[in-house]
Amino acid sequence: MIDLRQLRENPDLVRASQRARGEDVDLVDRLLAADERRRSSGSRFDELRAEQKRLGKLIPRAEGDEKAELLARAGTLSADVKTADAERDEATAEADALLLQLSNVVHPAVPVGGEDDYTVRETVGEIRDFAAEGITPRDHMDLGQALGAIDTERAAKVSGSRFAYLRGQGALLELALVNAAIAQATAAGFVPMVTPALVRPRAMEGTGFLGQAAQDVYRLEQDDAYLVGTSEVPLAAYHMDEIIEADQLPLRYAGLSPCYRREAGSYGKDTKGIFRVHQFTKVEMFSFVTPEEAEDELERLLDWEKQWLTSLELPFRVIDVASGDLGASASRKYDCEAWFPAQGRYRELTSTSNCTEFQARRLQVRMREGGRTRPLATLNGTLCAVSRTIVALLEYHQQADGSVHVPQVLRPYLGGRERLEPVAR
RNA sequence: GGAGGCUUCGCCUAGUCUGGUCUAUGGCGCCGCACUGCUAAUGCGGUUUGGGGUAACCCCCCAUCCCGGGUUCAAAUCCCGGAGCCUCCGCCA
Repeated sequence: MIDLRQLRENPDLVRASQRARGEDVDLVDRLLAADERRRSSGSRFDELRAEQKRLGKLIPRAEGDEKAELLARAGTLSADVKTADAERDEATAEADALLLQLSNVVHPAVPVGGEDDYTVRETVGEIRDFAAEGITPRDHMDLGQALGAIDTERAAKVSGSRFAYLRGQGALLELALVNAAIAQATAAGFVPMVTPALVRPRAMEGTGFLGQAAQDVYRLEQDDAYLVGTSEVPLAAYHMDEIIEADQLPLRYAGLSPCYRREAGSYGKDTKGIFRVHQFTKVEMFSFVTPEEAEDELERLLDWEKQWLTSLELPFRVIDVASGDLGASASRKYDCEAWFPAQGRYRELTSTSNCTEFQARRLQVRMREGGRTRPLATLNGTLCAVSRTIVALLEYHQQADGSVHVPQVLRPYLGGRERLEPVAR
């Protein structure tokens, strides 16, 4: 959510941001108009109400004719107060509704454009020369089936498309990734959290997932609740309606939860295997910081993601996501894209966003500093989206003999094994 | 699923039956000042949040007693609806 005062002072900034996102610019003017109506009817209400209050003190003490006269005046005043109150409520409701539709202001350095207009920030690690090793990269389903690790056929029978059973080494690999990710985050000072995966509408609305992203969210009609697509939602809402002392910041949490995504609008995309699924496990980093610290925190979250991917021995690149592909809450977003040899390209494995004060305003998470309260900034970053990371590991670390190399960092959580081996079927 | 209870300005709490003097009581915590040979004790003062007025401060105005609606000149208080939390019973990993 944008701050109305800032919007009044600099509406052009917000207009430019809407334009960069390819979103409604006119919204800004409708919002300003509604806000103006809210302010004028509000001050009229304040004046009438003050007068009504004065009368309220006089009436109990008055007698006879004087009292009757006061009551008559109070009667007409009461009607006027109700009118002004209704006008103010109506204007406020409209302003609030419009405000919720407005996306975060885009950081000026963000490349303008759509999904393909990102800029590459850096490339990390050398890509293995599979050809030189005499390997034609097999895809993760091929490998996963040979390892007895992934079963999507039976998952389709039981749950439908885009679901998977992880079994045997696959199930162990999932647990190893979760453990290793939580270990890294904890060592970095994050508070590990296992979060609810089911949330009330306010948490979903407050994190900005009920805008354009709404079609991708599972809604439980009967319970007026949503399945979260990321633990960013319960983590952001964790401090909802709270005021945090400035000296408590930064607050950093590492959330572990299942993630549910309808993947509407991605028909025909990544249909093979477990690259894109309706349910997966994820370890997510989440930070509450002062607005002044937000940009530096984004760099830190990116560094932790790079550390993680490096420890998994995966080559990757970092992209600065373009304005049209940011999502409602982010002002800036970096994706880490790992190399998927079977696809022959880089694909997103982690993503970190600076949401500035957008979510904090909607969820009313504030900080107190020097006796004043103001919104703080929230940021999130993937540490490990497990299913897709499994895809990356299987594909990138496959060996000529069909086994898969296990990175050092995961071995303690896999009973020390150095390879995943094909199983007899 | 059934029954009952609760929700007041950080936490606890008075007030609700009997509407106005509630500008919401008191305690704890916290902040400031005073005092004492010392970070303790004591005393005094301050301490909800949001919006608006103001360049900003001081200050002033309005709202805010879980939320919404109603009754009334007037609602923390009365009426209706809703939410949340708790306890017990039932069921359950």
